Order: sequence, then structure tokens, then C-alpha cells
Amino acid sequence: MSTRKRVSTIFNHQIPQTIRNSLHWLQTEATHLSPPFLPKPPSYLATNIIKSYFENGQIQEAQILFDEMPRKDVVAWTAMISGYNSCSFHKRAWSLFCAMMRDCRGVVPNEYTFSSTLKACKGMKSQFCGSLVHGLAIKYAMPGCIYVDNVLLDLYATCCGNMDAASMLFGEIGTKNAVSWTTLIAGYTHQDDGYGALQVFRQMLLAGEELNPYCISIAARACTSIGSYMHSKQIHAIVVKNGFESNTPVMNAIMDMYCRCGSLGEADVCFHVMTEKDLITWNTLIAGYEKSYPNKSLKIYSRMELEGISPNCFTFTSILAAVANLAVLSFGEQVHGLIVKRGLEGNLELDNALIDMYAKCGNIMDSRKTFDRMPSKNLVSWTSMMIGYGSHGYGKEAVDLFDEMVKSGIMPDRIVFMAVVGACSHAGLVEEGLRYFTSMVHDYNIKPEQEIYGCVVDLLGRAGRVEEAYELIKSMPFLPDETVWAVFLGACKMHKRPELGKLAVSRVLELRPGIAGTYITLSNLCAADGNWREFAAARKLMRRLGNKKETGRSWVELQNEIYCFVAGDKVGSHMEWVYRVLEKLLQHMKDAGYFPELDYFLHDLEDGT
DNA sequence: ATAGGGTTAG
Repeated sequence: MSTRKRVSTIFNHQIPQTIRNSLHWLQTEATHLSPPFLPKPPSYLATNIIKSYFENGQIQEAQILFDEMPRKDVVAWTAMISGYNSCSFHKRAWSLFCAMMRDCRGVVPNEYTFSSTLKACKGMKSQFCGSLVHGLAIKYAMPGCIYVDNVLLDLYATCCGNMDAASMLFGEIGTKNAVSWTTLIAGYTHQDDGYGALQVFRQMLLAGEELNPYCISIAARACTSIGSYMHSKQIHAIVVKNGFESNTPVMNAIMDMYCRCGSLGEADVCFHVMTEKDLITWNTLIAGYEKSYPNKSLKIYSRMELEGISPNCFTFTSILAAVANLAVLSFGEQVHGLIVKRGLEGNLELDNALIDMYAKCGNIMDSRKTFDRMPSKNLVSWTSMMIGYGSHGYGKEAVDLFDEMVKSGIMPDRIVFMAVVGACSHAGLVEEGLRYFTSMVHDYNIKPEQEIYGCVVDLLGRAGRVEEAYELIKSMPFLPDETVWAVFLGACKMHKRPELGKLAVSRVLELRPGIAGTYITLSNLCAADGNWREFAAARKLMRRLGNKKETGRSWVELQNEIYCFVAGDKVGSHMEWVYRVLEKLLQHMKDAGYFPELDYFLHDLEDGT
């Protein structure tokens, strides 16, 4: 059925048969009627219909009706602009605004038009269009209208990340309302500046502005980015005090906040107390457990299915991440199956999660297949694929992928540089890795921070260029943190450099005391050096700490069973098999010309750690 | 008749 035909069918259903003719008649012929007899202008009706078309997702129908309107007033134009916004066709909304301004019939935009158009600019993430409209808005004397002011604020804060401009605009708003405050706070959280956000939140409370659910959930989000338990508790208290405990979106934000500052227990309590859970409630808890207790994530998911709640893309992204953490390929394949069955294939974020899952479960081929199948990729897709290649030792592939990505016009960020340098590091491609590091700083003007320095130190360190790594650390434009020293320590250990190693240990201990693993490394370094007195001292220090290094566990999956074991394990009926497999592996290793490094292994074992 | 702020992922 052609679209035009469908339009008339819908007309027949929704409004009387004659309406289309009447519309036309009213607009062309009825203008001579005197006021008391003048019916409501016909464009009211048409505009209403346009609105309801958009609400039902019938976009083409709306456009056709609009095109047929003989006289388009500003309200009709604005309804079209906001309609296109509502279905995320921001570019269409923008071109409608341009068309309206070009229209020779001289339609004058009003405050509604400006707020809708500015929203479209935000949707397009176009600072350029935004400034343009800002200028026009000033020309039409729009600032002063709170709706226009707020969306301008939103544009500068959330879309351009220009908090200076945003604060200035905020200061210029004469009578701020709750939306102004929330928008400013949201801008700070968007910049990951939780402290800035909470500061504004505090000012808002001091200014006597009344609290509302929107603003509470955004404040909770600010806490999330700080990761502070104390602040979280305070926000939760505000929720209780103001009686927002029954507001589902607010409680979702509170749960998310607890999950992200590591208080899963508190999140769980909130979850059980909530009487009205929505899909986001479930998704939040599943995502919360994904990192530290992936199996629990899966359990919550199955309970969700039992309660008849239908999962969406968000749910499956977290589930895939949980499966990736468990590294059980057969689970991952099942989840992939579920996604296909639910018809959720082709979602960008899901595909990204699939790339990551297959790589972490050891199936790099299916990672690549997913990657190649994607109709459009974003930076995360490329990065996930590179990380996958890196962890599988395919440095060359990662490097090629990086170059291909740049050629396809995607702008690299610091994380993708970490991915490619990391991949070079694991594959021994030292020169390439250094080249990317230099390129990041010089060609892309990205300021290096701790993490990327850690990657480069690792790159040099692994390759045995320990001195160079040390020089790099010394030349860093800020004080290296414990992660950088820990990476360096690994290199010293690997290449038997006890002197530099001890230096690294002392730095790590200064910056982050209380980690048993550091003492173990220290003692091993002393042992390798033959210095048994220092060895004993290090071990003693560690015991006084009373904090045991978490046992390193290994597992194999055989015929739907997972067999878990630790070094030196003797119990369990399956251990006999484990040792048999181990012997085979050792033989393969030796055949390939590798010999086990026992130095450190023995000492680690001795403590029963 | 047309306009507003709150869940992903490397």
C-alpha cells in the first residue's frame, strides 16, 4: 500500500470522511466569515493530527499532511520540528527550521520554535548550529523566556561541555526554576565532575529551591561518579526525608549509586523494598553485580524472566559482560542465541558487548565475525576488537585495525591508544607502540595520563628495556601513581632486576600500603637475589598485615562441568585429571622450546598463598 | 494547537 493511500485510510479511521475536504475548504474559502461564525482555524486541527501522527510513529504521514497544508503557521512548523525531535530525527528537525526561516511567507519563529530547534542542535551535538540559533534567538529577543534559557543552558553544558559558558548563562537567568538547576547539575555530571555537580546541588538547597525527583536522581548520579559511600548515604537520606522512596526512577538512581560505590548490599535492600519495579530497576541491579559477582547477575536475570519481565538491549549488554567475566563460552553462545531469538540483533551496544564477550571467552574468530557484520561501528567497537586482538597476542592485527579505523574517519581517544599500545606490548612490537604513543601526543594532542604511561612502561619493560622504562617514569610530567610503579615492578621481576625492583616496591608501598601481593613480590625479589634475611623480613611484614593475597584460581570447562583448582591442590576427585592434562601441557610447552620458570613459583607456593 | 531536566558499553 502506498503511503498516500495509507494516509487517507487513517483519515477515515480517525476523523470523519469529509474532514480532509473541509480542511482545505476552511483554509481557502472560509476566511471571509465574520468572527462569531469563524470556526477554529483549520490549521489547529491539522496541527493536532500532525502531533498524533508523530506520537504513533507515523512520520511520513505527518510530513505529507504538513506538505499539503496550504497555509503553514509557526505552530505547524514548530509541531513538525518537535515531532522530528521526538523520534530522534534531529537533522530533519534542523532542516525544517532552516526551511521555515527561508520561507518567503515570513513566518516568524516564537519561543516554542526556538526551544525545539535548540533541542535539535543538542541532538545533533552541533555546537555550530547551536551558536547560530543562539544568535538568532538574541535577535528575536528570546532570552528571558525560561524555556529558551534552559535549553540554551543545556546545550552549552551537556552538549558542548562548556561549563564556563553554562555557568555564565545560568547566572544571567533572572528567575531560575528547578529545570535550570537540574540542567546545570546534569552538565557537571556529564563532565564527570561529581564534586562540581554536588556543589551546585548544595547551592540549590541553600537557595530554597524545592526538591523534585529529577534533581535527586541527577544528584545521585553525581555521587556515582565520585564513588563516595558517605555522600551516597546523605543523598539516600534526602530521598527518605522528602518522601521520594516510592518514586521508581529516583530509587533506580539510588540503587545505581550504591552499586557503583561498591555497596551491593545496600542496593539489594533498596531493590527488595521497592514496590514498583520497572525494567530499569532490574537492569540496574544486573549491571551492578556484573563486575564483582557475575554469576549473581545471571541469577537475577533468570528471576526476572520468571517474573515475566521482558529484557531489553540494556539487560543483555550487562548479561554479556557478566558472561565475559565468567569466561564461559557456552553461556555466551546461549545468550547470543537469546538475543537473536528476541530480535534484538543489530543493536550497536549489544554488538560491542558481543565482540568483547567472544574475545574474553577465547573465541577471537567470532569476535571478528561480529565486528565485520556490524552495519555501523563506533569507537567502542574498534577499541573492543583491538583489546580482543591484544589479549590474544595478535599485535599486528590490532595495529592494522587502528590504521583502518583512522582511515575510516573515526577520531581516536586515549582509551583506543591504550588498547593499541597494550596490543603492541603483548606482541613485542616495541617500536610501533612507541610510535603510537608519540602520535597520540603530537598528532592528536591528547594529554597522556597515568594509564597510558603505564602501558608504555609495560611496553618497554616487557621487551627488557627496563632502564628506558625507568627513564620514562622519571620524565613523566606528574608524579607516577602506584599503578605505573606496579607495572614497572612486573618488568623488574620478569627481567630479574632486583635493585630497580626494590625501588619500585618501596614506591608502591608508599602510595598504596597494605596489599599483600606487593610484599610477596618483594620477598621473591630478595629470594632471587639470594638475600634471605630481607626475604624473611618482607614475609614478616606481610604476616603482620594479616591480609592474605587472594588465591589465584584456574579452571577448565569440560562437558558442562567447571573444574576449579589452585596451585598445589590435592583434594577433589577431578585432580587426577587436572594433573594429567597439566603434564601433557608441560610436554607441549617443552616441545615448543619453552621451559617453565620456577624461581618465583616455588616461593609463592611455600606460603600457601 | 507547538517547548523543559533523570539507566549502557572499551
